[in-house]
Amino acid sequence: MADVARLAGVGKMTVSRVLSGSANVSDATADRVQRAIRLLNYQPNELARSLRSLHSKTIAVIVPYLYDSFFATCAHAISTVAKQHGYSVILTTSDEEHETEQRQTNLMVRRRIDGMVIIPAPGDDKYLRSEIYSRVHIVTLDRPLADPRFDSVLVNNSAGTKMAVEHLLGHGHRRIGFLGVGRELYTMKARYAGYRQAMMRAGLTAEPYMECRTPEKAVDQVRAALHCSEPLTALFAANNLTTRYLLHALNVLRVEVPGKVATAGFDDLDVADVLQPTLTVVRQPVYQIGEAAANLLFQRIQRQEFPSTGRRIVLPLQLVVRCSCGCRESGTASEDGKASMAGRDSCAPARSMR
Amino acid sequence: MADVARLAGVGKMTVSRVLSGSANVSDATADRVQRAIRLLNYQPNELARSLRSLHSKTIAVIVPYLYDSFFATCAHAISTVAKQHGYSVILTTSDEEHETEQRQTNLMVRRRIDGMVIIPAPGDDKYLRSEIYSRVHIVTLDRPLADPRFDSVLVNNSAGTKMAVEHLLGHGHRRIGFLGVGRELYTMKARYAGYRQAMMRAGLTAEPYMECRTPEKAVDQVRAALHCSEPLTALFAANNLTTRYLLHALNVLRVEVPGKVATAGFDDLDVADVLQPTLTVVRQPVYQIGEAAANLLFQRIQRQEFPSTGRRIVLPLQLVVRCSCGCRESGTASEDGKASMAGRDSCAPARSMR
DNA sequence: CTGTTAGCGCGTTCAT
DNA sequence: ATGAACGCGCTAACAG
Repeated sequence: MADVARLAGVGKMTVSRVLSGSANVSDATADRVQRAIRLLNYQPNELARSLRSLHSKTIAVIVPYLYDSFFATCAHAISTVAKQHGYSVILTTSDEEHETEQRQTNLMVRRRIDGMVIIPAPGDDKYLRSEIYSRVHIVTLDRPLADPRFDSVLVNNSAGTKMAVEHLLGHGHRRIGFLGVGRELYTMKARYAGYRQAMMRAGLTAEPYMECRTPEKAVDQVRAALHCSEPLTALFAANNLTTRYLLHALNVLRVEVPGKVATAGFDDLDVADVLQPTLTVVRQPVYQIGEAAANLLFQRIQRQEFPSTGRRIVLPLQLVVRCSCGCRESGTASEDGKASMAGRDSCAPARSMR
Repeated sequence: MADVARLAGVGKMTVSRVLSGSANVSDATADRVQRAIRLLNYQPNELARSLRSLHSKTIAVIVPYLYDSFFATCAHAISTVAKQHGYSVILTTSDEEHETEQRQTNLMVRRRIDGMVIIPAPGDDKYLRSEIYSRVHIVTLDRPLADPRFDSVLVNNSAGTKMAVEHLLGHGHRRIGFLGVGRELYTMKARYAGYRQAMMRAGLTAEPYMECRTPEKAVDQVRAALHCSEPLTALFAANNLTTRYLLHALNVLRVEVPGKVATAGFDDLDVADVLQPTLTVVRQPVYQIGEAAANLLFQRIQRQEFPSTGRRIVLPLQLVVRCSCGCRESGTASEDGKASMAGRDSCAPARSMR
């Protein structure tokens, strides 16, 4: 910057003024400065700006994994909103490990980020009570924090699951299983709770949680559930990963769907409508969840709000009824959305992104 | 930091020394400093450190989209390697727009990132010749740059496609179509070239490029290709997106696979082995591609190398023969990998991640 | 072993 | 309308 000032024959301050366009600078000198900037390929140092201004125009995003399409789509949405606000995103993955999350949030604070969007890994979040975080805007996604100060964007996991399980019950199923992965996860607990409620309300006993951390585990679980004296007749998969494992297991075991067992699941797959049979699922508005979280964050940043009670946004779910539940014989990829908790939506896989 | 120094009764410099562990500090004073740090919850300002040290311990990652599993997995790999090196990642999406990419790379330079991993959007990359970028380490992924100074990690797209098309030819198909999305993309061009080569080598004429930007376009293309005097008997889909669109189209049109048409595609889907029929695909080592790119970048950063000719790593592809090509009757999800250009790999969807 | 001085690049404050 | 001085928080270089 000093070079630019020298070349333009002005003081550094004038250069700064030209860049920010703030104060009054005569057109003549402004031109000279602009030319000097071009000539020297001058690039303002954002690090120095941030140091001076005490805000970095950067937010942090922490998600468990990036190869899960749910998390990736959320991250994409947040990134898009951030770009619109002229902010950069520092993205890290926690790998679902509390330790890593803690270490990374700490690093982000030291980098003086203006705010954070987190999908919290399971574990005690009391570390966020440290005054270190008292000046950082935090919004969570998909899972809430115990600390009520922070905003969060969620869906009604138990109601969504209940809706799907009740649909299976409507088909006459009485022995319905629940496949999940990672009981410690908030979403898994909430969805299992919804499943239990639906079963109990129907006067039935809920089956024990079927833990399916790997494709192999899923095969074992499904085999055991079907090759017994009182086999299950329907299965609910608690998220996209579980759904894939379930499909794998049913394929390996050559189980006919929905003939032998009916299925439904949480999370839509982008190929759900071309599978045989097409999958009945509870669909989350994935992109909108990320978008809403980012919007909440930027509201807090702009207004510099640090409320003692954060906002909580609950977005609607949609039951997409296809064929795996037993509703129809063979599925085509055409229009097949049906009951929904709110709103309507296209079924085309590419459209659901935005 | 001044507060810490005051509380510990020492100078700021001593605090700095304790933090970096560099010079000699007596245990007694070091203890006092440590205690003061804890007491005040002191968090070093990385912005100031970066400003001073001229390196930010941050790299930029620019990908087209995050909701494409290929890009997301690459990003995850890079992020993981960066974490191991104690680096942070600023991630942005270009949305496949050259303008956006340019603007973002520029912003990253102003943020004084130490290096960049880019999946370049189509467009002229001569802007990178500006001396602005002469001190930034750059590695590309999936697609090369015209500028030879930068490292890149690629796969042999044409050879991989040739391998798959030749497999279809081996099944006796003579009229094979090629479905792609975005002809301007490097990978699409290379894969179409491989397809043409395979066809020409077999003494056949290559079909025109079937552009499938949307599911609807794919339906139109496939319909036209099958409902004509000389219908195609096999189709090759150029990437994961195209594959999904193709599946959609075949489903809508109720085309039997591989009976009516056989198919193969570039990119493995994580549900490819549970689809009916299971999909024959050319699989990329996605995670390894991202990992390799990150490793290249950190090598350059550590050695401060700015070679006039960058390194180029080409990773092996694997033809995973399943059933959509016509190889077997009905597919199970068990072991079904087969021919490969190099190495072997498990077929389990979860495993292929790492 | 420890403190002082200086400067990384910028923007705010005050003076001209 | 423009410039000079100061400080954001930190560390390299030199004192002592």
